[in-house]
Amino acid sequence: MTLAEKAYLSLRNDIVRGDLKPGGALKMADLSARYDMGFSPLREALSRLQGERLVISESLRGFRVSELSLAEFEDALRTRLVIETEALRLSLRLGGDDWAAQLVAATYALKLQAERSGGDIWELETRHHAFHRALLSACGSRWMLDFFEQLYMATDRYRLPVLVGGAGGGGRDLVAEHAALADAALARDETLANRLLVQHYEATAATIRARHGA
Amino acid sequence: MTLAEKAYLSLRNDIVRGDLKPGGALKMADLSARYDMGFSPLREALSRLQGERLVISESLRGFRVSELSLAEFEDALRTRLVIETEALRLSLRLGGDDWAAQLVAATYALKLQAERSGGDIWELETRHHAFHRALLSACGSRWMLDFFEQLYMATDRYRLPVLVGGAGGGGRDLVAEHAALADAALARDETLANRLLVQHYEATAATIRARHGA
DNA sequence: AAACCCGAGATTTTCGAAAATCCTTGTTGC
DNA sequence: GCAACAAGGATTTTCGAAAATCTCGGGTTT
Repeated sequence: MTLAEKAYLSLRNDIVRGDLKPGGALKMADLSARYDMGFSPLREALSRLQGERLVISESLRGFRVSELSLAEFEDALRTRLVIETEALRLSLRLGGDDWAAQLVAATYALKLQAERSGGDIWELETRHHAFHRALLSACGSRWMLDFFEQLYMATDRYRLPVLVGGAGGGGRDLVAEHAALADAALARDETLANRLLVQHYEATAATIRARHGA
Repeated sequence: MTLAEKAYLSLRNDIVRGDLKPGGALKMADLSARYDMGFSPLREALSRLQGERLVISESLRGFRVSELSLAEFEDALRTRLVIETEALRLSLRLGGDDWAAQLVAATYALKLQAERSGGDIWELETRHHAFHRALLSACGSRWMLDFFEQLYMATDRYRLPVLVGGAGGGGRDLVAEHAALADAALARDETLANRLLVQHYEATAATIRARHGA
């Protein structure tokens, strides 16, 4: 793996996790020291992240971590719903045994991690991401999957602080929600699966809104 | 504007127009000579274009213009339809007088250019792009607009050779199609506008499919 | 004859300094 | 006192060479 790729993954990770604060300036000298590499791979990574809206740059004034705002969150979430709705529908139609088995596995792994008291929050997050990816993975559209990944990262920046702060948020049972969604998907019940997905999003949106107001 | 931005725009333009051939290797030395700049801004631009799927890179083997394939085209087009369907619906609900006026202007400019015999094909293409952008511009979602732009470029790579080769393709009346779509949009007829959009896509897909088979 | 290895040349990737630009601060002129 | 301006420092952006890696062909071995 090239340094440029490492820079991309490291920066992306640090931004999504909030280690690099929204609005904060990303000075080349600092980054060079932090990640122990020259300017070239860093610039390359930053300009890629700009395309994913995780950083912004003003000409000749360098890069900054992009700001968080409720409006931006709502936009990303509803766009994600548009994409996921269609991708889910396609997955239910096209998914074979491998897809079903992977979905069962992802659901189970998510449950295990969620029920492990004192478990790592980042590990849980990885499982959550994997679940949603598994759900859509059979849609057969690389564009939709790519967009899903981008939007997932964009919305995750808002959800992670909530996760780190309090528990699940608003008395939700994350495991039950996802298990129900998986069951509907495995039963190929498009209508139910879609309704559960929408509810899942509504609940997430409500949690973030509440947090943002507080 | 920085050199990196110029490199991005130039490369993107040259790839979409087909001046840089699909599958062709993009050697740094060649690009450096062609665009008269060093490696840094070029690499930055290429890695951005990789995110938009216009180029691909293998580690330590440089960049290539991404290949064209019918499957890839169909995927991009149907994803575009998912995004545009929703963005169109939102635009019809949210669009004010400015949006309506801009749409009328874009429709008229498209018509003028299309009817100018012997007109520049690239100018026509710019107007076509502007029309579709105007149609969706009031949707209020930056994510959807961004995705639309990406997908438009991805699909345009397939449509442009057809435009350059023969005329409109398959006896279609492009002007009438777009005018009808604009009328439905201005009348806020969501159902009709959506149907026309779907038809527009079907026709485009049919043209490309025929061309690809031939 | 086929497979393998080695080295020269070609190419990508990275670095660090140079050039260009921006920001701050102190000074001048009104 | 205050605005305009200029010098100096900080920072970004770009370049070109160095380092790292890959590719291709010839020669050797089995």
